[in-house]
Amino acid sequence: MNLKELSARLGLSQTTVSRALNGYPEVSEATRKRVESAARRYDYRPNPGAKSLATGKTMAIGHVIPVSTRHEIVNPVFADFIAGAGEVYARNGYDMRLTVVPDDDEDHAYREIAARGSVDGIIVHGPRPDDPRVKLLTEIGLPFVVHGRTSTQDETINWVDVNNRRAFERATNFLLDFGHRRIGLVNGLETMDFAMRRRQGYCRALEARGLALDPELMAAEEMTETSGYRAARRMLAAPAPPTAFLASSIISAAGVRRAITDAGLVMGRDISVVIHDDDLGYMKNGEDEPIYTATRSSVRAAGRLCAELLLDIIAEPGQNPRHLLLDADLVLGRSTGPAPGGAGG
Amino acid sequence: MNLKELSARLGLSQTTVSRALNGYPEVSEATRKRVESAARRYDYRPNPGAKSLATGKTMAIGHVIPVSTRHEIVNPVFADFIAGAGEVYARNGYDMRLTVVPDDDEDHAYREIAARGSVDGIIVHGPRPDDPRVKLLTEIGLPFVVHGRTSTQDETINWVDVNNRRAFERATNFLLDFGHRRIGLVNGLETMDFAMRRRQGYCRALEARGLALDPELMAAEEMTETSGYRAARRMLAAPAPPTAFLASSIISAAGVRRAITDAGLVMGRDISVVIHDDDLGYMKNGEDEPIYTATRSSVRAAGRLCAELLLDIIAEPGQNPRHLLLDADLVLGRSTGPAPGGAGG
DNA sequence: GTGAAAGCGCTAACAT
DNA sequence: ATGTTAGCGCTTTCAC
Repeated sequence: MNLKELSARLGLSQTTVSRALNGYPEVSEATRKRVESAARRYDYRPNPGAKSLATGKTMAIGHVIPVSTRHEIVNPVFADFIAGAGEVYARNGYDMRLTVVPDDDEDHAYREIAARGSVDGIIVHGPRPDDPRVKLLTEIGLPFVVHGRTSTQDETINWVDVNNRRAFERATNFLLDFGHRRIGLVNGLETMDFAMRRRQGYCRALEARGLALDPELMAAEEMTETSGYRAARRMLAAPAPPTAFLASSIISAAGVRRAITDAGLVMGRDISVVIHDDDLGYMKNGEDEPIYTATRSSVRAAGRLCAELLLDIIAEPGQNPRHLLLDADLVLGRSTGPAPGGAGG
Repeated sequence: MNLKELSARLGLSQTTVSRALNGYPEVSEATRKRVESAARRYDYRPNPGAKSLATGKTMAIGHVIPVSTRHEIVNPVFADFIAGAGEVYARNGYDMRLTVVPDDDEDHAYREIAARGSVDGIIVHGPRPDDPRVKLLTEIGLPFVVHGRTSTQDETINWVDVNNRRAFERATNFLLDFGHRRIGLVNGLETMDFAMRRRQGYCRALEARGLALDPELMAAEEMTETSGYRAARRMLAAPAPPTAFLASSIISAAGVRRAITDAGLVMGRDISVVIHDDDLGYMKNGEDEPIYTATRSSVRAAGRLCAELLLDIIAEPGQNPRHLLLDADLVLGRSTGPAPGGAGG
């Protein structure tokens, strides 16, 4: 069923029907009611292609998901983020388009998307310090919101981020308060902005207490089980092993746990672990549940916020850049306890 | 840059340029070369809306992601599946459109998508036994491939699935071979087809050895950390606790591990755990890595296969339904070992 | 081998 | 308050 047919059935012009359906004021209420009910009855939906051709708006938002060329790993928090954003799009009649690109030719992907003009805006995932995509998108003039920050260009662009530095500073402080002095940081690649900030938070907490930074206790690798395992194992095998771990992702944490088990240690008794669930900085338990891995609801919230911000920008362009810095919850589970007696190097 | 401008610059008609770009044979090679190079130079991309309007094809595939209304949880394997499918789409000039829907009005979402006609085909995720969506899509006539099976309508539709039953039968057999007699199954909701098959495999293995099925050792709940924790804790607290666990997902396994740690047990020494990473039936370690949680590369492969099958169906409709039953790898890690001496109930 | 013209389904001036 | 008309950018007869 298309406009032509529908309007023929109603004995009206396409124009009137279109206006009635799109909420234009010059249509009489009676006609509008009649049109709306007919549209419902015939299950009429405007053809999106035709609509976008006529209006110049596509009513679609693009998400570019970089996929590692070296590992078969996709950051699982994308799923939650997407869920949050998708909710907002659905509510506002927008479509979500996903483009999966090998992480070595993202640039090309963005150009492609922009040239095709199949979206009204873009969400940028996983920004790196001084990210070239920002320049590219600004040049092109395509509205965008960055999920995370780029360190250097943040004044001029729209972004939503979590206070990663503070989150890790607080987490480190908690462990320090418990008496831990050797805390192993199992971080993601510090070419990623969020990972860099996390290390800064960790270091700042240690430095504030006059503790030396031990490079042996700081790993920065891909957030995979294997990397987490290797890093934790290496640290545990050292002459002065850590009494606590601060893991930067739920995935590498799996490796950390395995290394701990391999070493014959019991978490929460011999050693503490705080897991940061995702790149949004939440460390949260279900309050009444002694589960120490984090919920990921926060990522979903971030997805929603990014999407809302972007739609707002599209609706009202030319505003000043807006920034949302979310504060991360930090709820420790049972696996974080006092430092083992006598241990701690 | 659009067709009109491009053809004007070339001094050719839109027709010729369009033909040249779309590989029609009646264009002279000289012209084609000239057109192609100009298109490249001016970074020309056909407007997808206009193209779809003219051809009736949208060059887009829809994925509907059901999101739990009760839990803030999105199955993280979606990310990997999407990555695999996205690869295929990119290679073939297709777009991927995601629709996130609360899991209580999926039906409506499918109708909506079909009516709007904004996709050429659909991938159905998370099928349930006797899934109504199959009937719906068949009626509508929209090509689709199901990731998983529906138990009852599988003869007539296209699907890609993993042999879940066999995977769990084998996993159970491995544990039985190690001497385990009480194996706790922490399964997902058995209203999902894959979960149902998994239990069947588990039961079949036990029955083949004449072992009684103990309902206390079979949990079937949402695949969340909390559920996994509760189930494992309950089983461990029982008079005759399990000596091994078979967990149906990486998420609920996190809860299982926590329960084990809480009980003062050490995995791989006091108790064995086999984790099934996703709804594709792979239980695999990196061969040289003693990490016992699974890689998820398999899901990505399934995403690729689903997408390829769907594009094939779209290109050549009216074929007989095709079914891909992938065989799951099963590689045990160190956490699965002999039953603890004297234990085993 | 190339071009002119119609039309895909819709919106938006411009009438009336 | 409703209708007429042109046009969004492309493909596709049909003519030459």
